[in-house]
Amino acid sequence: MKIATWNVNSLKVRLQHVLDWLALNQPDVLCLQETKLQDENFPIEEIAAAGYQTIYSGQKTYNGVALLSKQPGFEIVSGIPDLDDAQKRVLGAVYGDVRVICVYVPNGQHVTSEKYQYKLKWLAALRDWMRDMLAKHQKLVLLGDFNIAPEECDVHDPKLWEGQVLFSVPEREAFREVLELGLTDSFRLFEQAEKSFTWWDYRMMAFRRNMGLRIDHILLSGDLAKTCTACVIDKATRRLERPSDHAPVMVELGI
DNA sequence: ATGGCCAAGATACTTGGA
Repeated sequence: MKIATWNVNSLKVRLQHVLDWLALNQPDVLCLQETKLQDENFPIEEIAAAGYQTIYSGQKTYNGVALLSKQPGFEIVSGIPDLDDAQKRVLGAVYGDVRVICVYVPNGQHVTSEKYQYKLKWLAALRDWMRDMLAKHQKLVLLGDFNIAPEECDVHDPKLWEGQVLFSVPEREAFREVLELGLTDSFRLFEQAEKSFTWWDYRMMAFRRNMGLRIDHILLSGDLAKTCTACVIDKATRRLERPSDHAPVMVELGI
């Protein structure tokens, strides 16, 4: 089973990239963030023609998450149950016996902003919810754009990013608390190239200079981590014409 | 030279992203 995540930064602009990527990589489930589409505008037909079913939760202009899959998903959940949040950032479904939860964690904007406080509150609610979900599901995948680089090796220049949003200590601590529930960062199960990132700023020729961050993650419950055979970042998408600023990440599970 | 972005919605700029 192959499960992937990709922040597409507008599915309208990136639809062809997604269709091409599905054809090439054949994931069983692809989780998207920042679709930026209202539900009535979701391109169901184009994705169906590529052999994928869709579950989506969108809004105008901002946010929006979707699940594309070869087989149908069940037990659909939208949003964190105990969090009053109008922003469409969470979507989950069960595929086979695997509980999949796709998240688009708030960016936070700046550590002094209200949006940063919202991010921390959001992450605490996610942690509490995941504690319940892990008790119910042996096989659980929590994946998406976390907007957090967990460790120094996940940042091109840790000194430059010290204390900044996406790398500040409280965010990294919140991420660690989620891991401590019993989740594993699949990327670190394997030997990886140094300076492996999933996001590069559109400015400053950041991709060419590999000035990136690893902020998109696939976290696995213990039962799934044992079966995981690979976790890869597909940097090739960042070289396409009009690329998303994020690259996809995909795990292969031996189930 | 160490930097010059991108998407959406409303207009020739603002907001948000990361």
